[in-house]
Amino acid sequence: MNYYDRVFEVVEQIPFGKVTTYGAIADFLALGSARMVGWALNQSHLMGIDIPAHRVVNRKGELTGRNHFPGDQTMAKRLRSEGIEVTDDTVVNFEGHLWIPAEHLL
DNA sequence: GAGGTGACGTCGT
DNA sequence: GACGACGCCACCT
Repeated sequence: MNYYDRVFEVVEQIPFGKVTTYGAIADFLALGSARMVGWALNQSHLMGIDIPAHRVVNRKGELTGRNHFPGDQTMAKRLRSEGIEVTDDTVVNFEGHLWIPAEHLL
């Protein structure tokens, strides 16, 4: 079980209409670095694994990973379709939509 | 083996 | 509060 497989597991557990941060996942999995999460998601993208990576944002709620999705607004569109308001590549009421893995997963 | 890179985060100015 | 520098650690030259 590679660490990025566990990252995929966590991301798949994010409920509809919720978002989480790289840091929260890194802390939950004790990766030691939030960059690992982003890198794992990048791998998932390259590996063709379908996970809701659009629900993972940085600590400010910014869609920093949008450049890795096809198109410019793909990430924002998917979030809006889930009832999450996105303005200027940033999740509105980010803390209200925030979902912490450590508080919901074992 | 050394150096550079990256979907980040924290601390110091 | 905004910006820059550093730390982080797996992976790729």
